[in-house]
Amino acid sequence: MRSETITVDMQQLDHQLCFAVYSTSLAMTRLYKAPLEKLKLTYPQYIVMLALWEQDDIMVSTLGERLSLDSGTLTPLLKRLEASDFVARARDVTDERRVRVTLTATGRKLKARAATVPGCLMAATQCSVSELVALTQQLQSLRDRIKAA
Amino acid sequence: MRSETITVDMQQLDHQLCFAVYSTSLAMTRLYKAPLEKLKLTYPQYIVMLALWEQDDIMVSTLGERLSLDSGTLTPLLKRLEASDFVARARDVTDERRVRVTLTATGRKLKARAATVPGCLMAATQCSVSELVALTQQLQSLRDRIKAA
DNA sequence: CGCAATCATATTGCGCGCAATTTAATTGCT
DNA sequence: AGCAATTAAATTGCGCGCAATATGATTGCG
Repeated sequence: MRSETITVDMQQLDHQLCFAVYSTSLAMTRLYKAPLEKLKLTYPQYIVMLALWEQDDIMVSTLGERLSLDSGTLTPLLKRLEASDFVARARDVTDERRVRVTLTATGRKLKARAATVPGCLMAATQCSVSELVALTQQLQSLRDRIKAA
Repeated sequence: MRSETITVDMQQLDHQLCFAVYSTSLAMTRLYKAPLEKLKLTYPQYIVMLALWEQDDIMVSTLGERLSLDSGTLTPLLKRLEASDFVARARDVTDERRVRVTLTATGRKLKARAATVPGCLMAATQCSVSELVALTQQLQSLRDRIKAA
């Protein structure tokens, strides 16, 4: 029956796409582990630092919106970044509910030291820049459509 | 300076690709959460069940190679699947170090009930099958090249 | 003003991922 | 056969993600 064939193919495709996204994410975390250890960062901490290097001095909730992460994830992670002296956390004076996250001098300097990290992906994969750009755009598109749903 | 420009662009691209993979993976986990809860499965458990529906009665280490997961992850996850009566775990008679994982009748029946799950991705994203196939292939290629490195 | 509702963050609990270690079985070498 | 080396799985400890809840500050409304 025709509809049955489609259902089976969908399950097979789903299997492959789910696993492709899942396993690629884990593989990237593993690939970055060694270079990030030299910077004393975990992969999620690196993601947070990348966001902060783009914009500093933002509320926890703003950071959470940008990264789609909640306070249950961010609060302990930011406390560890604070313990490593990469960020400072301070209650907003005008609204004590808010916590503003700012880079420390050490945290700002880390950006330069992290400049060599992206090279390991290019070196490991032998991908061209254009391939990586194309893949990035497709993933962003998929993610944004999932989020909009 | 030319090399400086390239370095900055690499860091920017890395930021975007790292975050694209990372956030897409989390977004897919969230998208599947509700439909999988009806089946009493977490997303990683669903990934394991998809693998077992393809091939049953395999060693924990074989499953681990297929999914790139180690016993520290799989052992407790499989115990939970066993507690839910989806799989059985039994020491291999010929080599007591090994544990063979087999689907139970309940676990096999679950495949049919899970047939509707993939539809939520298509529905949510409005992606065409060909788009999803193309993305899957690119991710598999990236992942395999990372693993080979 | 008083006070319920809302808001921002923090805390708790659970299930991954994974490094490091442990336990137990098997293999290989003499 | 005896025993070190290897192998497979389990265990321990830590850092996420996230749901559910708690805490404390602010807003809004009568």
